[in-house]
Amino acid sequence: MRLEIDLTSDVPIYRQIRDRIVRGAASGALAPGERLPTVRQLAADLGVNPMTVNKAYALLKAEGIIVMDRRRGAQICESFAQSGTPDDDFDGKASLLLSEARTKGVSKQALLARISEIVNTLYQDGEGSK
Amino acid sequence: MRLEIDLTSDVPIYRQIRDRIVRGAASGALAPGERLPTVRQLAADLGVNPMTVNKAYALLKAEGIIVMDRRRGAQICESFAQSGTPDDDFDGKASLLLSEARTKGVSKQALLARISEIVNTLYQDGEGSK
DNA sequence: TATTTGTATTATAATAAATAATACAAAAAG
DNA sequence: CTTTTTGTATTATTTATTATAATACAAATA
Repeated sequence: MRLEIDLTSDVPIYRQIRDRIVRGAASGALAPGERLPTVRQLAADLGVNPMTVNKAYALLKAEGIIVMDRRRGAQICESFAQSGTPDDDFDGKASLLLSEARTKGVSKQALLARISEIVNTLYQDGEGSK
Repeated sequence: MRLEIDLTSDVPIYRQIRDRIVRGAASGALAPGERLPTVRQLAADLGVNPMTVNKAYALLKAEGIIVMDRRRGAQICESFAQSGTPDDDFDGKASLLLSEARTKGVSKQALLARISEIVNTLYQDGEGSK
């Protein structure tokens, strides 16, 4: 997967990197076990400071999305824990996001339909394979 | 509805105020047409600067969630537009949130079930009435 | 033995965000 | 008309965030 960033965006660079990898890992665009560029290499590719990339990687590591091994380098976790239910943080963010949608006039059906679309795209292949 | 804030939270005060009103408006806890405290009054109640409250109100006004009238004061919009489908901003936020959930091991079923719960709670009464 | 890895440390500059103090015109209330 | 209250524009101040940089160092690789 090609990692790109938008330097004109108001979203911090480290957050763009982190978000792209989260999306990639969830969708399967980044396969479990897949190698990521080294901190220094990705920094060179993007033309940013290594510590900016390191910040993104450290975040992902803390979130349990990547593992870092000095031998194997950084890579996507082999499998996501089968933890099951969403946590409180998810509930809070989801309910706020859905509330915002409702105040913008999105109907219940339209909301559920769109969510289903996104979820189906995300989970279209097995349990995180490919 | 009682507006409360958490001064120890790392969420900015103006955002706490804004978020609570969004949730209230979406759930019906704040009825369409319901009066909100004046900027100065809410500021006094919460013990914060009036401009902090103003920032929250200005946001809500720009989002079309409240209307401000010097005569009637601030109040929740009478009805939400029947705009229909979610916008791109929603799609982006939703897909990132759902991606994060998946990388934490939330199953497809659990995800859809929780979303349904939240949406059902939000839309339990009519089209924005009461 | 060199080199490359992640990463810790420290520093600095730039920008953004949050809150506050003040002022003022519009409207309401008396 | 006068006084008070309204939202809000302006300005300032403080704090937090962001990005970058310069080193350094131990672990591992080649």
